[in-house]
Amino acid sequence: MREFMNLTKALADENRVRALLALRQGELCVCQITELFGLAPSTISKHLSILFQAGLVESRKDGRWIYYQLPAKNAPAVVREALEWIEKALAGNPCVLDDNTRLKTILKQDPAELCKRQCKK
Amino acid sequence: MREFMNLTKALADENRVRALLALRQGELCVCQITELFGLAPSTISKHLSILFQAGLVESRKDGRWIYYQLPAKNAPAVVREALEWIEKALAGNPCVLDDNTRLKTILKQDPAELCKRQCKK
DNA sequence: TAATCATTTCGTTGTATGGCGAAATAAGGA
DNA sequence: TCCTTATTTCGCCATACAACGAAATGATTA
Repeated sequence: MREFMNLTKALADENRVRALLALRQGELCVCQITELFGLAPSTISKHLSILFQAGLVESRKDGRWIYYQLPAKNAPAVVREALEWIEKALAGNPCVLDDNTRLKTILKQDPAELCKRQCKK
Repeated sequence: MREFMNLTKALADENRVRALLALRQGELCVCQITELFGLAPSTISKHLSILFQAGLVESRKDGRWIYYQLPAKNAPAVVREALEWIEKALAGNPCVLDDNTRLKTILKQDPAELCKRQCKK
């Protein structure tokens, strides 16, 4: 039960749901998501940590960067179904479509440049 | 998006999730759920109101009693899928099974008697 | 009509949570 | 080694929310 409530609580924040949907485009590092949402890096880090605890994202370390991605196909059924649920419910949502468009622009930029700008703020 | 977040926020409380699973046994009045969870009637009422706002339960008034039940088959797909999700995830959960057992005992009692006891507390 | 009673609404309280910035951590690069 | 930098952790503040009891509401019964 505890574990399931971790899932529902993780899904109970709009920014976290948007992050999950953004990750459909592939793995993203913290600074890319930070850029997408315009929040502080520490805030994004916390959100990703909550998603991670719930099993809704996986992470991969590459040098200084940490990339987050949606869980693999062999993830628990509860998790897969949660992701299918939000995908189905929000795929056509204006806010999500807008995120997608902005994300495409962000992905065109050099991640290193992006991170440097974040830190200077 | 707002509407979807109403759903996820409604599911982000353990008592509300347990209430939804209890309602699989059929419609229940507020005092029956109050008895099941051992919380104040006003608390249960608030929880049910949140589930109702999210579209996760329907209600029916019968005299002084208000009965809550799971939504009809023609409910929106998002809602149906949410209910299928928690059902699948928690059907065998010890806490949920225990709720079910206790609920059976409660259902054997006269609702009027039950409510009277609630009010005396 | 008055009294009873199921439920909701309201006001309060304690706790949980989202947000930030500063400091800590970890990994390259000069 | 020292400096930069990507991310996390920590401490703080403001807001959100669950829980309660008391009062209000709406409906039946005496």
